[in-house]
Amino acid sequence: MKNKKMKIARIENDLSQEQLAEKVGVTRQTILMIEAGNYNPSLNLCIAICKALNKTLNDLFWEE
Amino acid sequence: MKNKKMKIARIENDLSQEQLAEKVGVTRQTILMIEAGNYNPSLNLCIAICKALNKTLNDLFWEE
DNA sequence: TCTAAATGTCAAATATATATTACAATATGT
DNA sequence: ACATATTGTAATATATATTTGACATTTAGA
Repeated sequence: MKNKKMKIARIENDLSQEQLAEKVGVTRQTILMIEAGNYNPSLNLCIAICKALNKTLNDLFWEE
Repeated sequence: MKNKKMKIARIENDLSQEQLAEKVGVTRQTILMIEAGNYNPSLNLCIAICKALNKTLNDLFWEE
């Protein structure tokens, strides 16, 4: 399933996928696929994304 | 750094590394290395571990 | 002390996350 | 309508998570 929370948080921070990718140290495709879903990122990457977007793991990656 | 929170949660749930591994669908070594640290598990695995231990991502994998 | 369960360490093989590159599609402003 | 930024799609290559198996060490109970 798509990760809408992450996309929203990214837009809240006024970042394009490419800008977020650069900030986090990965490629744009990696960010793209995480937002698109059907992807299984590593914990370290999730944490880096959270910090770049001023969120926590639960905010962006925890369901229910 | 070691993941002490996960080890404690596992013991609280009266599970050996092997039992947790089986419950989560991975090998004992994977659990062992996550607890030992210097490891970068996938998000899906982290979520599965959290659910098996009745915790959230922030509980077990978020620092600060 | 003895035994078994649980934990730890190591090397090699396999599966999969991530990078790379290029191009298509959609949005946004002029 | 045009130009540009942004997002999406796809194929292949590389890095690394996870498996497998075998053995060493520690722990706890009888």
